[in-house]
Amino acid sequence: MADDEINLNGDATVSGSSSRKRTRIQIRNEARIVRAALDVFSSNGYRGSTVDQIADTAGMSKANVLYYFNTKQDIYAAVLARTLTIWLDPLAELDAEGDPIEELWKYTQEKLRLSRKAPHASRLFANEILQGAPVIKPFLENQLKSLVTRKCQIIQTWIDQGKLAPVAPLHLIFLIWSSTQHYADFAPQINALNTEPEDVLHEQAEQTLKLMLTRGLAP
Amino acid sequence: MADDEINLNGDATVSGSSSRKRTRIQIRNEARIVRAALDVFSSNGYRGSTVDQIADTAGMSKANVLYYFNTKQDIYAAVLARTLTIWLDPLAELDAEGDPIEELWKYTQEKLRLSRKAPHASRLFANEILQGAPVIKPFLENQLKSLVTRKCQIIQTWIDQGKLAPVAPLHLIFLIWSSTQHYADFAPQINALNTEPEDVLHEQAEQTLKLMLTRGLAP
DNA sequence: TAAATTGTTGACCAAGTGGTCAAGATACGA
DNA sequence: TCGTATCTTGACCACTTGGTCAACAATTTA
Repeated sequence: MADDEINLNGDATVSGSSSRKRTRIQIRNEARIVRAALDVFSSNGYRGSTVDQIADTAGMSKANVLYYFNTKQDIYAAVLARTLTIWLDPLAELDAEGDPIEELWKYTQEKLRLSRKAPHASRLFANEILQGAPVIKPFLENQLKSLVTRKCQIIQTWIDQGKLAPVAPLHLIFLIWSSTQHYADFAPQINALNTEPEDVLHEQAEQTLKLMLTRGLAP
Repeated sequence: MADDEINLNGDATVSGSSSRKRTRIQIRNEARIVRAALDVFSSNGYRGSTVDQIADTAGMSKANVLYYFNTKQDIYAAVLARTLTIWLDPLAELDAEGDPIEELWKYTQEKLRLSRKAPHASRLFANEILQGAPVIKPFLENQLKSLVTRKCQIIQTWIDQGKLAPVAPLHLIFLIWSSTQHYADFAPQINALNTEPEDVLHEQAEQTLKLMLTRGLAP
């Protein structure tokens, strides 16, 4: 909360600065910590998580965790940094040369798959953004913005060519993001309302989204 | 975290149990506290908020806040209880007699309006559900589930009558919820990506959602 | 106006938490 | 095998935070 602006490079700094090459043990333990931290942070948020929890989950002492990452914020930044790539990769795949509706549906499908396969990552971001995105705001304003702007231009071109209904590209992206991530972020609500078995649930989600998207986007 | 299961009746318990009628001062101060708490909880989450912050925002001492609500959890439960109604009212309006697409679009529009007018409420719920809905889970499983089931039946009837595309009703509701609440819950991300003035942004959001919904749902 | 009830707060406490440190254990190159 | 660098941890500290309490102020009631 207090100090914003954490640098997002996922480097762990074992004592001094990042000069020597990483030991085998370092690599193993840093990975352990980051994995544990994703678990803990995604289900409790930043403030709700304690270094002790992370240490327990990672199976080591708190002091040892703080040996690999100097502060709790460092751990948090590292987790975010390592998850960002996974989370945004699919959008980069959107291909201007492909069939518009097919491309957009493929993207949606991939996001839906990720929501199911990596709900932790989704919740980590949801938490971070809900708290005002203190850490990843710079990332959102630079890398993400640049990527999204590029993809919006592609979508706009498709529309101009009459291959797509005249939606606002940015809002189409928002629609895809929200409707897919919802299944990860709001899981407790979904579980409270859903009576179908899990695979049926996701089958229905996919069917409904596909129908709404393909029909909604048809020119 | 630790103890789940807080009762959700929004009663403040000044000292003893809830017997005597509420004083003028009680009503005023409880309202102040709840208003302040909505502010604080919605932007910091439960764990990230302190009673001191709430007291400051409400303009009184911490001890006094704890005089009206015995514990931090009580404040939280009260805020949730008083916000739940506002949040769910619109769905109840969905009218089986009206024109299906028009009814669903009216509902979507109302949710969009709420996201803009009461983003705090939206974020409060998002936070609560992200943390596993420890407090409102019973509510989700009872009142909300019953309401949603009823509305799903209406939508299913519409579909059976050929007035609506064959979507899964529950997932249509999820789509409406997610795509509208997104504008409140993920505001920092949206602001990082959007370049238009605020009213244009919402105009575009509405246009895009309307287009996708009406075309996607047409039989 | 006097008594009783209600409202208000500073001072305080116990528990939890982020982070430090010294001292010992382990791995590793020569 | 020895010496050095790396790894690990219990004990500890400063600070935050939820909650209590006694004492005092304001308000209502008779």
